[in-house]
Amino acid sequence: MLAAAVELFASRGFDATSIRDIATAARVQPASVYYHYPSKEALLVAIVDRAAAQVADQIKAAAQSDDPWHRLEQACVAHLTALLQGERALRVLATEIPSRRTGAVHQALVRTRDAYEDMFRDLVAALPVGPAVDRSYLRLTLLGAINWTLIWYHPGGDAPATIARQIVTLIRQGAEGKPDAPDARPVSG
Amino acid sequence: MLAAAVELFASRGFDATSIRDIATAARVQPASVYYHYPSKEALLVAIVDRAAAQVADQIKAAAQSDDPWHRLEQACVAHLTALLQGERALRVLATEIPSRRTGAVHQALVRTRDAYEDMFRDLVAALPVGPAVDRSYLRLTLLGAINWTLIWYHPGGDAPATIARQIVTLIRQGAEGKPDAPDARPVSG
Amino acid sequence: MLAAAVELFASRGFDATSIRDIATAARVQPASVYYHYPSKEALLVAIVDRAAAQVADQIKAAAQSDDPWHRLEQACVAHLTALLQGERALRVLATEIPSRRTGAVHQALVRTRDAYEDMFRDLVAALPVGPAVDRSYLRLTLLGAINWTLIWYHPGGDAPATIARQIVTLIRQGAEGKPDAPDARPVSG
Amino acid sequence: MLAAAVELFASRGFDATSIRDIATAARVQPASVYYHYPSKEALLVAIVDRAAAQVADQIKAAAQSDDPWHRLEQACVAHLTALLQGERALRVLATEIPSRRTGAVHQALVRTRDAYEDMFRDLVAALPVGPAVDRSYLRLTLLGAINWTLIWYHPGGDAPATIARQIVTLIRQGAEGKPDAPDARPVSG
DNA sequence: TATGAATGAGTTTTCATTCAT
DNA sequence: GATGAATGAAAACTCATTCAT
Repeated sequence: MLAAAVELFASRGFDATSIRDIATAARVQPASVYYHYPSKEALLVAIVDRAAAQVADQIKAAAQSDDPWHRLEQACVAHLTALLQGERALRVLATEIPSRRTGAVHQALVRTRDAYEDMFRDLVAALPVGPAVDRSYLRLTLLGAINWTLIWYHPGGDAPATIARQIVTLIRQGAEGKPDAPDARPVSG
Repeated sequence: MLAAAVELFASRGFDATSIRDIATAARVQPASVYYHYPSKEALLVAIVDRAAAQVADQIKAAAQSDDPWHRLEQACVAHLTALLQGERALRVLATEIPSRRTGAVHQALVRTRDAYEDMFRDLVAALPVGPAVDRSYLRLTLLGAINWTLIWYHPGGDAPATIARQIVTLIRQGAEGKPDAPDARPVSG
Repeated sequence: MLAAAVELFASRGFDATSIRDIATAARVQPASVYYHYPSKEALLVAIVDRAAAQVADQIKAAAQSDDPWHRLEQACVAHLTALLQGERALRVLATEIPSRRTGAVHQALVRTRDAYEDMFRDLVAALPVGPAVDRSYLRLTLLGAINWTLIWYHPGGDAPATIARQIVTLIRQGAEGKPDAPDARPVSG
Repeated sequence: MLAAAVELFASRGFDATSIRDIATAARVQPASVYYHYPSKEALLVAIVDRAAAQVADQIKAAAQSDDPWHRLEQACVAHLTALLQGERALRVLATEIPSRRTGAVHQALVRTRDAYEDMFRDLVAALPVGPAVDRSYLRLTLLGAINWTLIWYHPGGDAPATIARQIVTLIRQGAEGKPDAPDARPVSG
């Protein structure tokens, strides 16, 4: 039943999914949903919290390199792969973050977003960056670029891992390129 | 009445705003809304189309520099200023773009997003970039970073113009910094 | 404008036609309809009354034969021709008669139906019929058969005049035929 | 609840009956209606289909005579009795047939009307009729006369069975009467 | 004559939720 | 654990009608 909810929330969005839809997909009656979850929002919170834990675990498991830039790249690769190809719950989480919620859902989303931010804050803090670089903007630009992939990604194109590496490399080296490092681009191999 | 709708769509979102809300805010009866717009979606389309024209005009008016990077920066400054401080309709446009719509609204949103994309495609095409840089990722990273500001921006912090310049500079020069780049970064000064 | 209303009432029915529909078809604004007619029902009454007068005139003009059966046939031919091919207002009248109305419309429809009935009552009263024949049932059967044509008539089939003659002949002679008059059927020549 | 709907549709007509009316009559909330039937039209279809089955069953059960004319009379007696005195659902069916509907309702009504027509087509086909008699007109005249009773029948008058016999006899023998037909007409006795 | 704008009462329908069984 | 039935609140939308201009 949770799986049905995840799938529907991921494909149609929370608002556009009714309890009836979920019940139908799970082949139970709408009333049965309420035996397991006290409300529709609680169902979303359960999904979101679960996805949040996954984000943390997967990213922490992936980001093990000693090189800070490489570690960030590993994290982004893991995250984008999960977001675009893996568990649909992650997609629910990411798409509901921009929505304006209240109450328990809001708290759960904020909690999750904070976990996100903290993780990236740490990863960014470890980076050796130029003296004039504001790490906040670096983090926010990276998060924006990554989350925006949900809008334009389609299965036929580049793999999520490729996309992640491209974004990290761009933000690391800049679009102008470095005259003294013409072939520094293929970072991880 | 359109103003009331813009304000409500901008602050609560389209789905969370009822015709009653709009009518109440405009101090008319719900039925009166339908004299001017045949449906709630048509109202959104009207707002979105209007906002789209504004985006185009304001950005084209602003981006006049001969230097491609400066021109991109001018465009981003103009856009972010309008988005975060100016006309609320632009915020409606930006927040409804990720939503899953159908029919006329979908078409209007796609049309608008395409105009967006084309504008940035042109601006990015004119940039002198390193040989290994993929302009598509450059454009998408920039758009992602810019649109993400809607999530984290709050009036007390840096001005939209500052944010725009930071993002463009970061993407231009990269986070590692360029030892030989003298004064291209007007960040903390 | 009346013409537009007639056409719409005839093709969609009174209930399914809105003032807006009529106004659009007449290329005026809905409010303009109310300059000419105080209400939608008044518009229907105007149409129905007009159609009623036409029924009477056309039928009386047509039914001039000295032979009572021939006179009835002439009346039915005139009526069915007008109903199925001629003025659309007659169709409005006929289709709205079975509907359940109240107030002015009800009265107008009753008035019209009575005129109908009286006319046929007179025509039937003049017929030489068998001793056991109830003239009421004769009249009601005839009216039923005639009005029912609206349900099944379609332009490609027999002409209204043919239909009228067939019905009258059937009711006159019966389906069993008369053993002593095998070729009496083509009544009017 | 179905009973309430039948009664209201029968007395006021489908269009003039709102879901609220039905809910009130059934002493439930309007939303409760939608638990049992997905739409107002579906409710009508349910009623109409049920009535259609009744028509068929009752008429087939009644029309068992070996004599074709007697069989037709039995069928008409059964039908008119049900229509004018019995189950109100039959009245709903008969009164909605002339209305212009679309979609599922239209199909259900057409299906029903076809069943009607087929039944009478068979009954009429078995009749021994005069050589010049068109059986189509015979059938349509009969159906018209029968359905028209809904317009003029009122409980105080002749019984439905009497009406049915009168109509069939009239159509069988014609109004002119047959001097040699001994006792086939049980009208006034 | 005509209309632009508005409106009050109404429509069908949806939905999250409840509760006795 | 599950559900059949119900419900209160709200949704978008329609419509005949009004009225100042």
